Amino acid sequence: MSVTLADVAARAGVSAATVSRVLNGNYPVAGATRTRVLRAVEELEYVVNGPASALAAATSDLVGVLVNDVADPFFGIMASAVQSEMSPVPGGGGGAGRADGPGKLAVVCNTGGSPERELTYLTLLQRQRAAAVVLTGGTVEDAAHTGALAARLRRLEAAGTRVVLCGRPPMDAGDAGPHPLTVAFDNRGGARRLTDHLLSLGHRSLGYLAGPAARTTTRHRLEGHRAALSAAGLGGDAERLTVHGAYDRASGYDGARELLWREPSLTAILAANDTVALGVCAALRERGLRIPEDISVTGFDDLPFAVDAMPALTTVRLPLHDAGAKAGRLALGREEGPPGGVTTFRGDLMVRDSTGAPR
Amino acid sequence: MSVTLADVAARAGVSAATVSRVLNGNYPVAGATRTRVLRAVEELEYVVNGPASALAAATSDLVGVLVNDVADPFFGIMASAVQSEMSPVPGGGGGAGRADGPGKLAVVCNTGGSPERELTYLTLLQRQRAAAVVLTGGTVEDAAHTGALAARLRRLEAAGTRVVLCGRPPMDAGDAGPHPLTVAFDNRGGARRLTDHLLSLGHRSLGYLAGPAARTTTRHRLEGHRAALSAAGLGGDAERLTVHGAYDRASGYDGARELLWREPSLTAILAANDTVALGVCAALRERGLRIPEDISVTGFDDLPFAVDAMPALTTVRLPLHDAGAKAGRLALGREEGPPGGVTTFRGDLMVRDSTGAPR
DNA sequence: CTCCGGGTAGAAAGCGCTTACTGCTCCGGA
DNA sequence: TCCGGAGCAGTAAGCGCTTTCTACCCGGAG
Repeated sequence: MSVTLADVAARAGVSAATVSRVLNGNYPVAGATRTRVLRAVEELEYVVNGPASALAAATSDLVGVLVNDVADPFFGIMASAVQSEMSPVPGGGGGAGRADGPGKLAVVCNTGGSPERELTYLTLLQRQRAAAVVLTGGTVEDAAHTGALAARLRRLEAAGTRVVLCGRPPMDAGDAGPHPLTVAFDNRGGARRLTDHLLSLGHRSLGYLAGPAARTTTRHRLEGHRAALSAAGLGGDAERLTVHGAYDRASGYDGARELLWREPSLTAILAANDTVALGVCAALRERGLRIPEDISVTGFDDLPFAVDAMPALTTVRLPLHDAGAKAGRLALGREEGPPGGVTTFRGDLMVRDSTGAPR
Repeated sequence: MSVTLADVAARAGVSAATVSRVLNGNYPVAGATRTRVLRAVEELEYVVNGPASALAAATSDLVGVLVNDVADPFFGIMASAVQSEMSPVPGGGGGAGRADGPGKLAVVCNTGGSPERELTYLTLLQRQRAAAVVLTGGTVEDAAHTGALAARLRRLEAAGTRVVLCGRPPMDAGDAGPHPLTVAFDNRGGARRLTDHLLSLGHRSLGYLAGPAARTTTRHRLEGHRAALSAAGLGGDAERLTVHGAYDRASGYDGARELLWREPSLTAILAANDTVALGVCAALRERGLRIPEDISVTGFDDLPFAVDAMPALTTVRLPLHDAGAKAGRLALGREEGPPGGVTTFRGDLMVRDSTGAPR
């Protein structure tokens, strides 16, 4: 059937142990022997049996990346960045045969934002004895789920899997302070800067299209927004001018209509993210409102298409790629987190054409 | 350290074999025993050791999905669709304990469009003894690579891994006709319809912004375009009015400038895909050209943002989700391909606001 | 000339699970 | 009453690899 270590050993005239050692490069093997083995591997087109070696060595080279939605560039970009860190260091140090193997296999798993699927994948990864797991994006704020998740993560770590949180707030769930390996975004600060920008332009009647309630990302952005509003003495109406929806275009479209229905005199609408903002723009255009002359619109994340929207979206740029890469390095243990454990990336305000002074 | 089958067996007062059978549900086990085992599993929080079972059973529940770029929604959508088919059939037939386990683990691997990385991932998947592999998107047309790829795929199949091609032309590389499990897009036909649309609008001077040369997708779309042109007796200038670039926004921007430099009287520009079209629009706007009054623009794929571009993009809709889902089912062997082996999805013309009659 | 130790290679014991194959118990039919 | 065969559960032989421990070979020191 399939070529095994033993076949290679036979062909090279050595023992299986020697072949294994050549392949893993962690034990001295004489040059001539090594060459012979390598040739046999070549000739037989031998490919290691991953499960077998994972079983014997009690480790695997799988790294799981959990995302809420692979089809969303927000996650796609982070996943891609994580993955870009998985190959063995290019210029490698020692110069030994094959420094670090072909690298880890980063696999991205699509949870669809569902806590159950998240747990399911974590189990699947645990049973694969994954080397590390990166959880990206915000999470549902639900006691039951948070508990189950924390428990599962604890078990994963107990089993030697490195767990890193990326773009998700540290979970100080219960016991020992924040999770040690966390890369977070300053959603609160970004949202606050965005609202402040609108306020400084003279807006006084702002609508907010929030993401799904009970998600950390949603809450943090909303808090930043409300903080800015309160500081300007505009907190009173906040509740009424907030509409929750999903992080997608349709929610933006529907939400904008709802907001305008509640308050026709709105001069600005802040969307939960860029995708939502696109929906908002569509609804506004349909209603014959000009952006930003009649009404300003903002996004969040600064996904690649934000600059191409019409008009180009004022938004908050999140360093998605950098965060993902950092998470990847943490996952590989190639880099340590700061003393506190949490690396926070700031979101910078990108002022473009979708915001202007109110009429 | 970690809980094993034997621990569960001991706790339930049965043999390891029985526990295994309960967990896999492929052998009769008395109700009472089953319950006892399940309880023990619960109490011990037992999680199967994937590598061990993969080794023993010579199969694993990993399904690899290779994509050129996770950060690109084109691939994200397909990957997401493939993944959506991986869970065990919801309403399941037999009703046995746990029909099909927690489903397969679809893992997406980012090749970045590089043939080497593609091969590397294939090796990684082969060593994990993946149950199936789905290759998405076009591929490089290079004899050396095609050969290496075909060889590797053949070996994967020999090892029992099911290989399916999605959005990639069937590879009749050499021996036995087209690859049996293929889901393809009619890129040629879509491109032809797009060009015909422009032609029927009265355009006679069309620029084409192609993707990277030597990629199947690029070639097919270009062929469709040229075919329409030739049929209209406009083939002569085609070569000069074609510019190659990457499948990204920057290429669209640069390409549009180049095209306009070569031929200022262009009345339409066809972009290789929607993302490229966005770049084209940006360049055009910058130049003060109105779309579609001064010049028409078209995309390809109909990604979600196409409808939100300004103006909304005329493009060809590719049923990305359906194709991915189909590929997923083929990968699981849950569905058979048609007799010929290749399922082709047609691309429908979506006429929107970015095209109009020339001045 | 013997002895010792560094440098290599081999033997063999598992890693945790699956799965023939074997064995037991209990039933109905002869 | 005895026998055959369901129906379940246990035994044990690996799956292909890693790794500890042991064995060997050789050069140089005593």
